[in-house]
Amino acid sequence: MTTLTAREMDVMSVLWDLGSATVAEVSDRLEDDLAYTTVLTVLRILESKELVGHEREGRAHRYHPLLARREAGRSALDRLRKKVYSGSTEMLVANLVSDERLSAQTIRRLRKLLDERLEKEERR
Amino acid sequence: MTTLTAREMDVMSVLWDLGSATVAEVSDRLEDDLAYTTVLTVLRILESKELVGHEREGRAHRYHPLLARREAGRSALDRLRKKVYSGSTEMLVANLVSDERLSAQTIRRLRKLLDERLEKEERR
DNA sequence: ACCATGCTACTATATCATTAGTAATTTCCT
DNA sequence: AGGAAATTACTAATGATATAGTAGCATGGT
Repeated sequence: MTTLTAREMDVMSVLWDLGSATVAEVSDRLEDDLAYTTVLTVLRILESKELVGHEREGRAHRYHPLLARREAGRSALDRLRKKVYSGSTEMLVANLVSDERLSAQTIRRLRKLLDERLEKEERR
Repeated sequence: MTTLTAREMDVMSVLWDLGSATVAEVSDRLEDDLAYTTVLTVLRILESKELVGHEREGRAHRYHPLLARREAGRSALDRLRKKVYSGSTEMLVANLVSDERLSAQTIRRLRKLLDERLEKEERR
């Protein structure tokens, strides 16, 4: 199971969005203004956990995620469902869609996702 | 913003499920077999963060959550959406419902939730 | 009323997370 | 080629987390 700390999550987030990145690129994208070496340290920790890898690029290292977004998300959602929502996906989704900021359009798209999933289920 | 550590989450989870609990009760429900005093310490940390409160009950203390499940969930879901899914609720839900273990029945119930939310939207 | 037991208060410690400095290296540019 | 600037490697300090022990107190039962 994969548990990322807050800062590790920030860094992985950048890597997922960019596909891969150098220390400087990650540093640029982070909201907090961290020392260059701090970002590097986090990347090294992630590498020691085998959640990212790197290859040389010029004089720098280019880091890329080894842990996929989907995996990290699934793992975090599972934990959330279990710990916060007593294992109930429905409670989780109810909480999610009770968010006032969601537009009708978004909700319709979510419903479509469920419809598609349902079709797939019935085709078996 | 509320960020719970893994262990704090375990403890809050028990309090949410039971409504309130003594140290012994929390301890009983935790998967890991922690020392009584360890659980107490976590509760005190939570109290120092004003996430739980307590009142006397006989010679023991009864702890109750001050942070609601909904709030904790919302906060965690927001973080997840932002960091893992680039801010996309759809990507989050897509990942959630791609879970093979979800039954058709559950999916239908989730869809119903969305329909209800949509109606509420249209009534405005 | 007493005392055993369960509970809290206080203290301690190891580990992990977070942050960053310094020195050494490397490469790109002129 | 030579040097400036950027980058990594190594080290470290601080603070938070996680765990638990010991002592002392209070209450519930007999």
